[in-house]
Formats: sequence, C-alpha cells, structure tokens
Amino acid sequence: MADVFEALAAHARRAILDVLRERNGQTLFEICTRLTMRHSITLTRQAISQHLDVLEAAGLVTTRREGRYKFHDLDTTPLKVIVNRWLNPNPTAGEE
Amino acid sequence: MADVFEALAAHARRAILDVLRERNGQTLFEICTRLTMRHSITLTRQAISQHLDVLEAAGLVTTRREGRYKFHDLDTTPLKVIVNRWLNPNPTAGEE
DNA sequence: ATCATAGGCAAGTGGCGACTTGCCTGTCAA
DNA sequence: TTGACAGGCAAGTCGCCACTTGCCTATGAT
Repeated sequence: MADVFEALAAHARRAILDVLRERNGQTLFEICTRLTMRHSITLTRQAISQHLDVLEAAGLVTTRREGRYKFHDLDTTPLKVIVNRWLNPNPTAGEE
Repeated sequence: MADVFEALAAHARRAILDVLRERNGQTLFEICTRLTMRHSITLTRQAISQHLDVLEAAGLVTTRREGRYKFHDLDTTPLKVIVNRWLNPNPTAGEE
C-alpha cells in the first residue's frame, strides 16, 4: 500500500475523490466528464487514468472490471491513518 | 491558509508533526535533534526551517518568539478538513 | 467482419519542490 | 563589546511528478 499522503497531494486526485463521493462506481470516462463539468478540471483521459492508478495504489480507490467497463469505487479507510496519527488523543505515534 | 495536503505530502514534514506531538513548544534546533535521533532524518537546519515555514503557512504549526528563541507548537485543527471532506457521513462536499 | 468505444502502455517534457550552500541579522552571556 | 548561539535570507541544483502525445489491446454493437 503506497503512500496515502502522497496520493492526496495532487489537487486533481482530491477532486477525483470528491467525484467518486458524489456517485460511486463510475467509469474512467464518467470521472473525466464530471471533473470537467463540476470541477473545471480539464485533463486528458490518460492523466486521469494515471491519477486513478495512484489512488488505487494508495488503497483509496478499488476497481472492478465488467466487460469493457472498469468501475471505480471510493474507499476512505486509508484516510483514517491521519486521525490515528495526529487527531487521536491516545496515539500509536511515530510509525511510518 | 495554504494547502494542508501539500504540507502533508513531504515525509519530513510528517515527521516534524510527530516530533511536535511528542513535545510541544520546541525550538528549531530541538526539532532537528529529535528528527535525527528518533526518526533518522538528517537534514540541514535550513531544510527543517523551510519545512516549518510550510507547516506554519498551512496552519499546522504556530510559533511564538521569546528572545532569541522561537518555539513551535502543533495545531491539528486544519487536519479536520480531511474528516469533513471525505470521512464525514454528511459532507459539505466539493469545496476547495 | 468491421468499426466505435473503453481502456492500457510507454516514452518524453516541463515545472515545481526538496535540499544545500553561503552569508547575514539578532540576542544574550562573559 | 566581543563572541557564541538561535535563527533568517537568497540563490542555485537536482530529481521527481504531473501531464501530454502516440500508439496499442479488448470488448461489444451492427
């Protein structure tokens, strides 16, 4: 599982998480469309695809393939490391 | 207030937050020492100083000056945007 | 079978951020 | 008042990452 923080570093990737939160299980093209429409992010399909790879490597997005479609689902579980690391009053501090 | 996510992107800055969580109100030199001792991070003083600037710009660190010392305090408040953005069941989604 | 659609692979580019080096300012102790 | 200590400023280097371009594969409709 790659670095969650690095995954969150890019503005476009955060927008993707927002888009997936609006509606789960979208395809690459749907995500591209929504990014353009709702978030004024105009990137090439490949750019978005690469971002999705990063998000998936970080465990923030899971994918399932059906025919020629690939659906993307949001998983916020990795985000809880942030809470556990600094916001938690009784931490298991210092791991990385 | 600068980008909290960008501030969290660097490994060294996350370690600084850990160090400040161990003990609040440390000076630059104390932070440098702890990073070396406890986290095996050997960077120049200036590098750490620049990281602290980024953290302060993001609101994650506050500073107070006393004489020739400058003390650094941790402020985890900005981290809650993460919870509010994706972990919260009822979000105020999409702002940035 | 053929063509449009959904997605993937790979190489290249440009800019930004992390880090260093060198020097300067300010504070306190002797 | 001079020297040690805490910190700041500015410029330069370097590597990585975001993004593009070009082409390829696979699935499904007609």
